[in-house]
Amino acid sequence: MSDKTSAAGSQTVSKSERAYAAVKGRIVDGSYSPGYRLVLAKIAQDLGVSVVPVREAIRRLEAEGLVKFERNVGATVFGIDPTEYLYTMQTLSIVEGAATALSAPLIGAPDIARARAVNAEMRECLQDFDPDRFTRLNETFHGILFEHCPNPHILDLVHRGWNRLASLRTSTFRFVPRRARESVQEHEMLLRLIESGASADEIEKAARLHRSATLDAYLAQSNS
Amino acid sequence: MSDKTSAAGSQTVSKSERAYAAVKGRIVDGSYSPGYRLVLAKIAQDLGVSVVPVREAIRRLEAEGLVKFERNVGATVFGIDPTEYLYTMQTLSIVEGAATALSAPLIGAPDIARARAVNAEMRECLQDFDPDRFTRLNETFHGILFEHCPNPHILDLVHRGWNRLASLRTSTFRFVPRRARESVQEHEMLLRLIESGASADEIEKAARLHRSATLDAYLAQSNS
DNA sequence: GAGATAGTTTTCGTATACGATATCGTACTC
DNA sequence: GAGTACGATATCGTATACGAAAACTATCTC
Repeated sequence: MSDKTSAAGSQTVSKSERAYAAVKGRIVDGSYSPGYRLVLAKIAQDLGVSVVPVREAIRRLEAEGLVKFERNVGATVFGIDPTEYLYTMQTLSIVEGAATALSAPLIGAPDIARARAVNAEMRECLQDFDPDRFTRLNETFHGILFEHCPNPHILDLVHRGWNRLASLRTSTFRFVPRRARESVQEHEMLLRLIESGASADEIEKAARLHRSATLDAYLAQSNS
Repeated sequence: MSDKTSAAGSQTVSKSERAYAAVKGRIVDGSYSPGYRLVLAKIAQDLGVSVVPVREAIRRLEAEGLVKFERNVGATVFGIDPTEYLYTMQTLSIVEGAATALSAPLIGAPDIARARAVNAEMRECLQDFDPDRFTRLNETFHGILFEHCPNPHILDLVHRGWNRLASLRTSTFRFVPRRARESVQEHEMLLRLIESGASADEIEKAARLHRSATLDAYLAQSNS
């Protein structure tokens, strides 16, 4: 423990914070998959800290909905069953739609160009389809659209939604590759709407539908 | 400490949980007003527990946005300045609108009747205007409309929004009593929309506008 | 052989202790 | 008299320790 603070001159963030970031990171990147049992002592040991900061980190993740906590039993990574997926996507469709609409007036030509470039990459990605890469690009694309949202609360909700989805590795596009092609087209339509200065309502509706359609594609697939 | 578990046969919930409920309760009911400094040791003493469970509780409240936490400085009740109020109301208008729309098809005649009764009370409340009572009734009214929302995530977001508003005691209606009268009328219109089986889109828009209008009234007031 | 029970192990929940950090007050200097 | 440096105090951050609950295992009985 003493070696930690030697070179860089003492830690700049608390261990609790580090534990939070570490666990969250591993959930989002898939090292801890849904249902994974988060044993406090083990995590503490891995990070070289005591259990107390780890507990605090877990509590925060619990409040964010990434972790399920059961008294005297322990914490597990929140499993996303199909129902949860539905709820999360629906919620995301609403908050992301709103965020995108609020963000739209603040999106400049450079942003549009960047988004279009990302979408072009996605289009290329369609042959030799790589779901993971496609999903990452998709996140980047939408990030450009909603990141200017001036309301930090809404933005936070969008990020939390995306995190929840990230924690389940199984991108929709892996299941429903057909949807990827439509998605790219809808992206272009979204960009044109924004460019043309469409009303907030139109943009919100389009963004929401775009996500709902992905959800519907998933549902149609899983029911067949 | 040992006397606690004597009669009722051991605590049914953890101290951490109790601390969470206690602190949250005091924030929402106004005992701890915005900016209030939450000193861990003092709270722990008040509740008859050690600081560890209190810290966990505070962490959860932090993740919920009710508490602001600063490293090596401490926790304070999240102050809601006008900007925060705006953000919170805007977010609530979006998620509550969605929740109400999703809830609408599940609202039965008894619910409608109950809501109408509450609204009648609100109407009576208009003379001898009591802002606090009016605000409580208002919460009950909207609760009836959105509580059937089948998506628990969205419902949770709505509750969090209301909690945030509760933490600032100053109801809008105290500042803008004029708005109360309009509000009652809009409630009736909302009920008719739901009764008539209007489309989800219509209901969502109406519910959202209802809240936005309250926000606008507040803004108009504070700028004059 | 199947089910129940007692014992063992793991893991959690909380208290206490102590070092670290920020804040506040006081004295000292220019 | 104003500003700065130093010290005291309050409060936080984390480690360790120990009791309690749950989960697992092995044995015993029918």
